[in-house]
Amino acid sequence: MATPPPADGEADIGAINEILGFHIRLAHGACLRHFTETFTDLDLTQKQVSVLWLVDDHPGIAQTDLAQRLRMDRATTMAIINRLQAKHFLRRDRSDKDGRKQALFLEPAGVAMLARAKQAIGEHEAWVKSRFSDKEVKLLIDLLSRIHE
Amino acid sequence: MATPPPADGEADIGAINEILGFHIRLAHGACLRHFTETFTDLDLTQKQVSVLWLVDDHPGIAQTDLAQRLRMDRATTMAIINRLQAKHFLRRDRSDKDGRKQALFLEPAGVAMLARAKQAIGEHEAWVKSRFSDKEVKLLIDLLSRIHE
DNA sequence: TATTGTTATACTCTATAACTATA
DNA sequence: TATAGTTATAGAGTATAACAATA
Repeated sequence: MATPPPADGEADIGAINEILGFHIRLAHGACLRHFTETFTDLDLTQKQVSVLWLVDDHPGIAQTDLAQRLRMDRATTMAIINRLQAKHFLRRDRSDKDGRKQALFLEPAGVAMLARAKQAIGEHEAWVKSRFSDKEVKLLIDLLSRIHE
Repeated sequence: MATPPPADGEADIGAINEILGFHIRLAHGACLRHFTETFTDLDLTQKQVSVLWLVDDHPGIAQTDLAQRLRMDRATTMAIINRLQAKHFLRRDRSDKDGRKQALFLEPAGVAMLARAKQAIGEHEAWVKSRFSDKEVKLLIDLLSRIHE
């Protein structure tokens, strides 16, 4: 249903349902909720998984680069990195090229956790994608990409 | 670009870009960011505007009903209602039919603020929709609705 | 018993500002 | 000056738990 629960049998074709941003927020909320349930055992958040994934794809990546890729503030990035470091999932190394930068690398525990996380993400994605055909998934990704480009 | 900033000239067609949930989160973040900028003067959040809008569309609505429509927890709803009440945008009245329920109504200040908010939402929506044709907007809303239904 | 509202608590994300170190 | 990281702070949303009042 476009609006969550019409509650009664009222018409309820309120203009708020025609607001694109409204649907983006609800869809995001639904995804976040399911993600959280899927990851309760692993005790990881969406952002944390994204960071582990990107550090694995780009060993030695700097915090600033991470922040840009995930559209985060530097301070926000710090908070996430701190939590992951406290769990020994990654480490900070001083960059050789630029003394200001910290090069990030996954620790063994981080590699192991990422492997488990990717499997959980597979389940989570299957839940989301079950509503769509392959063609629709590609279309949706294309449309959403135009927003966050 | 699918991934925020490729930073270097690297290929970077990492699998994370094929994750639908990843794009939903980024798109939501971009919308939230622009929304916040648009509403700095009005000092309202997305959730707060949604609540004002729904209370206006459904005078006397109960907090539980609001929570269902916006997919929120009761405690979360309370926090939002409290802030709006502190600003004198709405009031709680004891329901006649059910003593457990609180009937919510907009105060004059809330009506005025909602009018301004709707205009700001128009600008915000124009920003989001500028990327799409009318047909694509309807398509996107349809696809997103399947996720939060 | 179940529902509604309420309070308290905690965590994450987000953002700003100010500070240090390096370029 | 500009960049990268750091720290402190604050607000908002989310969720859980426990409690009181009402149905």
